[in-house]
Amino acid sequence: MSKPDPDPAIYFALLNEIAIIAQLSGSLLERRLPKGFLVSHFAVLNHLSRLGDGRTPLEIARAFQVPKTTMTHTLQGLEKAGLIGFAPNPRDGRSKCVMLTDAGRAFRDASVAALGPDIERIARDFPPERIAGLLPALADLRAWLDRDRGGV
Amino acid sequence: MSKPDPDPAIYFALLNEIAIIAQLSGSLLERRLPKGFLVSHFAVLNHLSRLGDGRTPLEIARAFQVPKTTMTHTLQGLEKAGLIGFAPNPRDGRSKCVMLTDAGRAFRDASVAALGPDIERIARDFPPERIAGLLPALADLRAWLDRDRGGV
DNA sequence: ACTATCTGGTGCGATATCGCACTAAAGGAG
DNA sequence: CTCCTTTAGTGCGATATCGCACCAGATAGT
Repeated sequence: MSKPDPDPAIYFALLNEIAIIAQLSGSLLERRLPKGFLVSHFAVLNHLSRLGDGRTPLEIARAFQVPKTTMTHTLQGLEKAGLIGFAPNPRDGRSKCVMLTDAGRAFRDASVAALGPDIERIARDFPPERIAGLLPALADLRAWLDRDRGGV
Repeated sequence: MSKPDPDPAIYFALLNEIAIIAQLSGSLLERRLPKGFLVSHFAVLNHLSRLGDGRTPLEIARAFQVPKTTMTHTLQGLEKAGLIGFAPNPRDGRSKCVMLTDAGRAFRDASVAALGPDIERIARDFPPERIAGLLPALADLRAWLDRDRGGV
């Protein structure tokens, strides 16, 4: 009657390590951003830059698993800074399309570039093969959680 | 003269996956906590429970890489809820020692238990060996970032 | 011992995040 | 078409997080 417990501590430890790494790398990134910008701003710009803009605020909110009011706020900040713009959504009159401006694209690229030296320092101690070995499992786990989540 | 660039994209992708997993598992955890409690509360209780209480607020703040004012606030909430208490620090009159109460310990254990079913669902798709294989590298990375950080 | 400097903790103000409630447009049923 | 339900976005109030300034106790230099 006892085998259903596959040592939950391992899973717990994994998520714990991941949470700490996210925290540390996040504050590292934030230190590289211009004064007044947060990781949340960069994350949106990076998302739009990688996957293409023209998405709606709600789609972006879902992608980051944050409430839509939070996304409204973040997007307002980005718009005020001139890094994004809004276009009407031809498919839905209630909605908008979020568009990257040139400044937004430049901001994102500059932020990535600013992280270059840090990445290099990491790469000095963690060879690419070791990192690449982690990626598939983590991507699977991410996809699993993404599928699993109970709606936000 | 070009080999110093070991494909930074890999590292970037890794941190990106980690950030998403942390976000998703964090909101999963938060849904399991009693109304009004946040991951930050649980994190502190878990920290004290695993590594022992009696630590000072500043030590805890550093462990989580958050400003000390944030930790003051979090600890005030935990104290108001009766989950921790403060004892004078015999080594330093300015400082305090954060002590877990029985309720605090119980709260932490109950939270971990509440995650049990989720862990089991994960375990169904991710065998322990696969998780265990990830841990050493992630622990190394965490330790590296922990050592590297430019003071908060 | 005395003073200067440093350090742990907190109060305060600014901003971020989030839940709730609301508006307006979309979709569906009759 | 009309009514009803659902959905996208936002305003508002509550709480969290954070930077700055301050105080009190600790530490160092003389």
